[in-house]
Amino acid sequence: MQSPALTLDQLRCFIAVAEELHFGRAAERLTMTQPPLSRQIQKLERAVGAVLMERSNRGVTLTPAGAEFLDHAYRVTKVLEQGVEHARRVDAGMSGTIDLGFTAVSAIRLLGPLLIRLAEELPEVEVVLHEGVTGSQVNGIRRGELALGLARPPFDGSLIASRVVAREPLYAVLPVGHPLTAVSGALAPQDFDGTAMISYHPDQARYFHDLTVRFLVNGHARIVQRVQQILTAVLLASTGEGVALVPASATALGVEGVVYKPLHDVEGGHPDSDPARPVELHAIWARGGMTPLRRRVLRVVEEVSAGLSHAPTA
Amino acid sequence: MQSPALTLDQLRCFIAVAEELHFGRAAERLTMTQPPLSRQIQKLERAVGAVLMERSNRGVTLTPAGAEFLDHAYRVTKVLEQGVEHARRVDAGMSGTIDLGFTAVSAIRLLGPLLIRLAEELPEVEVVLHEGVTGSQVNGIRRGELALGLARPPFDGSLIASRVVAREPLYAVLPVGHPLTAVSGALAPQDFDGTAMISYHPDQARYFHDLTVRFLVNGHARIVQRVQQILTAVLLASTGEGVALVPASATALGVEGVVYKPLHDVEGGHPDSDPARPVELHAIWARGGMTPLRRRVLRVVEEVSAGLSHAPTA
DNA sequence: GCTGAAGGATACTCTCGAGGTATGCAGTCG
DNA sequence: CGACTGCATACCTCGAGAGTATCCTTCAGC
Repeated sequence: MQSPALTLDQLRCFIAVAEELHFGRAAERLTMTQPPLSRQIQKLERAVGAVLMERSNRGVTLTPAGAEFLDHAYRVTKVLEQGVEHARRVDAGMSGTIDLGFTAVSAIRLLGPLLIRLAEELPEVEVVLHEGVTGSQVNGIRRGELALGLARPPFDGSLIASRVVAREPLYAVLPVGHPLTAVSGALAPQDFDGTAMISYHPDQARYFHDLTVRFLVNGHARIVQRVQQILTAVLLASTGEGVALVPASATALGVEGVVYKPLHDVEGGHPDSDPARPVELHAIWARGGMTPLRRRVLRVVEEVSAGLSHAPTA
Repeated sequence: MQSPALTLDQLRCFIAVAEELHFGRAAERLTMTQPPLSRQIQKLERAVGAVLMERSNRGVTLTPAGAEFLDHAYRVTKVLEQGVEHARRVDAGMSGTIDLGFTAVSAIRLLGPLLIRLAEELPEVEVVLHEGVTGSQVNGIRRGELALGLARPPFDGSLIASRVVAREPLYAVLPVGHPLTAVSGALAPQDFDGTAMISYHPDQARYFHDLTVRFLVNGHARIVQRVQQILTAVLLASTGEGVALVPASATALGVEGVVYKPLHDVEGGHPDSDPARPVELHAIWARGGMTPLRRRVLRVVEEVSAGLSHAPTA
């Protein structure tokens, strides 16, 4: 088809004339004069290939074809407006999709309130959750598959930017009837001397491995098992396999047959760390990869984080 | 908003670049060169108020906002194409709405097959039915409320154009047990001498009034009642009030307690009339008011009419 | 690490088309 | 029957868009 190309100006002109049913008034509304308006309508009719308006010296009437086309013209302008509006909202980070990484246990306290809050404050943002350990989250971020992660330090600071969003105490998890359950108050490293303990894989669960080692330093605990997941540690403790050190939120896992006991402060963390709440959760993202949407979501993460830190730690 | 106005060209350019992810190839596809294409995209981005594409020397990627906008751009072009297509179809009379007048009894044989045939041949045409006597149909056509009518002559030829679409015999309708039911063969005018007859209102049912008078001319029938509708005549006949002359299709009304008998030819009609089938139904429309849609519908009416005239007349 | 190539952006020119002014022409009303 | 209303046409002007040439940035490969 070699008919002259349609233009949006022609649609705007058509709509104006169709609504005014008068070229002069329509031209006035369009802040132009009547002759070019007439020409635009003629061009439009040639482009469409149908007479859209019946002109008489008494005014203008729409033909049935014109009425049909007017309906579509309205829809075109509507869709276009929506397109501009939506694109702006996405650009401003108020709409869109965000891929959010999290680790299973770390999420217990933060993720629920976060999703609720995101649904409230950024209702047009769709959150896609990706469960994974810190390492896979970092990889996801580097590959661009994740926008934000909720993970444990340390991170490669040259690629990953991070911010602490939760701190919680480290607890000991003991099988019911374990001798240490009789101790009153917080447990010290020396309390575990000779105790069979479940620790963590130094690579796959490096963070809790390091925490456990740091706490037990100078002690004489006996490592009988190395696991990768907090849940595994708690389950093994419940079977009497040994004692494990877990974050306070592990109490929410609801495993039966175990007792949680607080620990003495864990020293030896980084300068900003809180010895009473040594288990940190960080929000992480690609350094230099901030977008408006990520900024907004991160802000909500921090708000939720601030709200939680005032609440009881377990 | 004082942002520069969007144009369809910009959308077309944007779609091409978004699909090719390469300005050079997109320009080639658009049969233009790369620089003006770059400028169009820049203008579009200024108009939308968001960065839609991320340029690098390695090519182009869509931003989330761009992906969102692309979706809407597709919809805009789609709706626009549909608008053109639909307007053309309406203009060609293949789509649209047609207001069709008909009279109750006249429709019995024609209207059903007509609607079926219209649904087959012009599926996009919506038929709006308006029941009314000939007079009101003519008024509706003159006011533009009706496109076509199915009515009885005569019409004002200066305003209304018409074409015969059905002819049928005139029958006598008699109460069961009436003496004339014993007559074998067709009834002649003289057979009704002295018979109590139901005729029609000379204004409101002029056509059947005239037919009845023409048939009974030179006879000595006794008019005991004047009605406006065929159905009324048949019902009065069934109560023994008298004998009426009705179109053959009245047999399809299904009134109990009556007998239909054929009549001798009715002479004295217009030159084209068929004395054996003197009851005519005409399609009527505004003289000079032919549109493609009306032409198409009228053609279907004539096809259906031709199909029926080969079928049994009752 | 330097050089070349790829690819988008920019500068400048030209042309076509959109808009403005003046006027024509047809139908309607007093 | 003339004047008015209202859309169409003629002609002119100017700006937006397209083309050509060139620049700038980045990445690849030696």
